This record gives sequence, structure tokens and C-alpha cells, in this order.
Amino acid sequence: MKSFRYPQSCPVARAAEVIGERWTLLIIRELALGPQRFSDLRERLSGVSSSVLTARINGLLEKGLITREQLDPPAASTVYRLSDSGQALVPVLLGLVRWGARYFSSPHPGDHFEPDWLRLGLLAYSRREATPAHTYAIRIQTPGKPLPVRVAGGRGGTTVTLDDGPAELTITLEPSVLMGLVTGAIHPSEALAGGKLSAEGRVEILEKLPELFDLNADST
Amino acid sequence: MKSFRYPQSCPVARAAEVIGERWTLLIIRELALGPQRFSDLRERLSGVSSSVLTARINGLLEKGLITREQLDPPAASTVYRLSDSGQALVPVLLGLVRWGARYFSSPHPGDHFEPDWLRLGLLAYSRREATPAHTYAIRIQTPGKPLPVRVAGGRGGTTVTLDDGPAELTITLEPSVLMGLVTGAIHPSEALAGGKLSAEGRVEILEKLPELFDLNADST
DNA sequence: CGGAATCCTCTTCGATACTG
DNA sequence: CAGTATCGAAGAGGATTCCG
Repeated sequence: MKSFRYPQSCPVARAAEVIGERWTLLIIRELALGPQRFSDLRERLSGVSSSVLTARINGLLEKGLITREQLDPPAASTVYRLSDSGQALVPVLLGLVRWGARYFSSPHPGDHFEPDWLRLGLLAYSRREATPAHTYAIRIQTPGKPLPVRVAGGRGGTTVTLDDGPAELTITLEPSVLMGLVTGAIHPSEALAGGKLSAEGRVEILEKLPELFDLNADST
Repeated sequence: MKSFRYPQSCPVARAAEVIGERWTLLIIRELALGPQRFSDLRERLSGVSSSVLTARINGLLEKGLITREQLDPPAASTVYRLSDSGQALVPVLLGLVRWGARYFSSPHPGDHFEPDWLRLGLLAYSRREATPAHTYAIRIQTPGKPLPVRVAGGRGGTTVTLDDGPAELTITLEPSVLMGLVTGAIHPSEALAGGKLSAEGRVEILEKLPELFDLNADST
């Protein structure tokens, strides 16, 4: 159970030891979206072997980035959750989403896709300054299961959470179009006209999105 | 020359493919501090083998994160430099510095240490909002070679650059103490009194540091 | 479901040596 | 200086099996 170590006294080396192991960053991505069970993780990581997943989980437990938790009966089950130290990595993860978004336009056929991952995309471009205090319940239909979210403005910035309630707006689009809308690269009217986007319900909400999302200037 | 690929359509997976390879993140760290030659890199990466370094460099060239450049004679030499795409990773790198800083307090004896790396520490906590427009030339003495920097405030925030000119202030301290000063965890007077820090020159500059540096709230 | 243990294979690493 | 070539050793990964 000894893991690799760079013999350097530098925080980047420490970080690289943690997130540099194969699959680890994706485990953190999953848990950033909420607590998960072993089998959930395994499915969402596109077939990582159970032995490798076990090794990674144990490594993360050891390093204190995640915790193991026994749910009470009757839901008796084990779930993993990010610890404070693991949560502290979420801003970095969102930075990686913004960086990795440049590859979004060249998808690879046959790749596994979970609509849930789009929540990270939304979070990555959420404004962090105060935003208008409105809440929108939006149902996002991409290829795959629908993703019902609640997008809310507030003094602390924009928040994005899962929300099973009734949706005010339902949009159907490709993931890349959603990211385009959120980063401002695509204007809603364009997308509607071009057939890239279909919307049902309070369509005017689309025009409000720029208030809530931003290119989120990663200065230097 | 085929590299690993996660079969997932997610920006995090793309990012993990790049920075998840061993040594890669450290190569980016080095080039974030300035262009370097092959041999420089090799020395600063604590003995990575030349074959592995070659493989990583080629991978990064292929993915467009770095460029190769022939310097004009008489300095005839090859250097590597971050491309725009590589530069775009610097904010993430600084996020990792802030995250990895939690391990700074438990150093490992015998580890390689380059004072130059402290520049990343300073950058990681530099304020990004406008700061008072003063410039300080500080010579930082840690175990190893001195690090002469120019720390400057301005409308665009704080900048930190190398500066070989005459220093207004010379401080001698351990890396962890420097980070403590910059994050506000340690107050200069404390450090001076405790013998953790010795200063020569315009000592009052120490009191100005909080204007320039910050814990740089990584909210969520 | 939630893993631990085994086995076997395929890479990768590091060391060394060599070249333009 | 800036790599390439080779080689043996070590390790990581996948598949499978089994157990509480």
C-alpha cells in the first residue's frame, strides 16, 4: 500500500502524488457530485476493475480526502464522501473543467457520458459574485437521462443543485451546446434558430442565464 | 506514442489524461516559471530518466501544451515554453499549490528543493484585485540559492517577477515561514521575535505584505 | 452489494550506453 | 547539450474468483 512519491519539497509534487494516479481524479469528480457507493463508482468510471478501484479508494481514505460512511438501515449501505480536504480540491476540479472544456468540441464516438457530469460544467462557470436572487427549475435533456436542476442566484453567487420538482423550463440540446450557452459562446436565439436547442416552458429564462454564468476569468 | 485515454466524454477526463501522467504536472510547473532547456528540466525533476522526460515532452508537444524553440546563436540552444494552452493551465497549477500547501508543514528530509518554486507560492496567494501601486525588491534567502524578486501592486493585482537588481529588503527564513507570512498565518513581528525570520533593510515592507497577498478565497 | 485475493500480462521505469 | 537505443526489473492493470 505504499504509493509513489516525488522526492521534492513542493506543494505541486504533493498534489501530483494524489491526483496523478490513474482514475483518482475521476473518483474525486464523482464524489464532488455527491456521495456514492462502491458499485455506483465502478459503473460511472467506465469499467475500472474492482481491484484498482479498491486500491484507489483505500489510498484516498489513507490520505484523508474521502471518508467511508455506513448508511442507517433500511438503506443499509456503504457510501464514500469527500472530506474537507477532498472538498478543498473542488475548486481545482472546476478549474480543470474550464481547461478541459477546450476538448469538448471534438467528442469521441462511443464514449461514456453521464448527464450528471454537466452539473460540474454549470458549476465551473457559475458566477461567484452576488447574482440576482431568482431561482429557475430547469430540466436538461441531453442524450441520456434527463438532468433536473435548480439554478439559483443569490448574494453568494450562483448555485446549481439537483431538483426533482416540476420544471419551469425544459431544454433539449447537446452537451456542447449547453456549455456554449453557459459560457456565452452561443446565444440562445441562435441555437433555437439553428435547431441546436429546443425549449419548452418559460423560454425567457434562457435570456437570464448570462446573469448567472460567466467565463469566470481565470486571470493568470 | 499512444497515450492513455479514459473512454469518457467529460472535460475532467481530458484534463486527467494530460496532467495524470507521471512527471507531467511537474514539467508544467517548471515551464510555468519560465522557458527551460532539456537538461535544466532533467535536473530540476530530481532525476527523471532522459527517456521518460523525452516521452513526456513529446507528449506535451503533441497535445500542444508546450512549444520547442531554437534560441539564436550565440546562445544556441533548445528551450521549451508553455503554449497558450499550457499557460491556461497555470491557474489550475496555482490552485494545486494552495491545496498542496497543507502538506508544507510536514517536510520530508532529503527532498530536493528549489527556491525558485517559492515563486509559485507567492503567485498562488497574490491578490487579483487592484492593489496599492508599490514595488518592493526583496531578496529571499532560504536554504539554497537566494531568490531575488520584485513584488509589485497595481490595478491588475499583485505581480511577482525575478529581479536581479539591488534589494531593498533581505529576509532569511524557512520556506514554510515564507508561506505563513504570505497567507497571513504568521505575523512578521512574531516570526522576528521567534527567530524564525531575520530581516535586513527596509523592514517595514514586511508590514505591507498583507496588502499584496491573500488567502485568495477559493470559494467552493 | 462490497470488496479482498490471485494470477497473469502488458507497460513502464530507471540505468546505462551511445550519438549528432 | 539534446536527446535515442536497449534491456532487465518492477509495477500496474484486467479478468476472474470467492467470501461475508
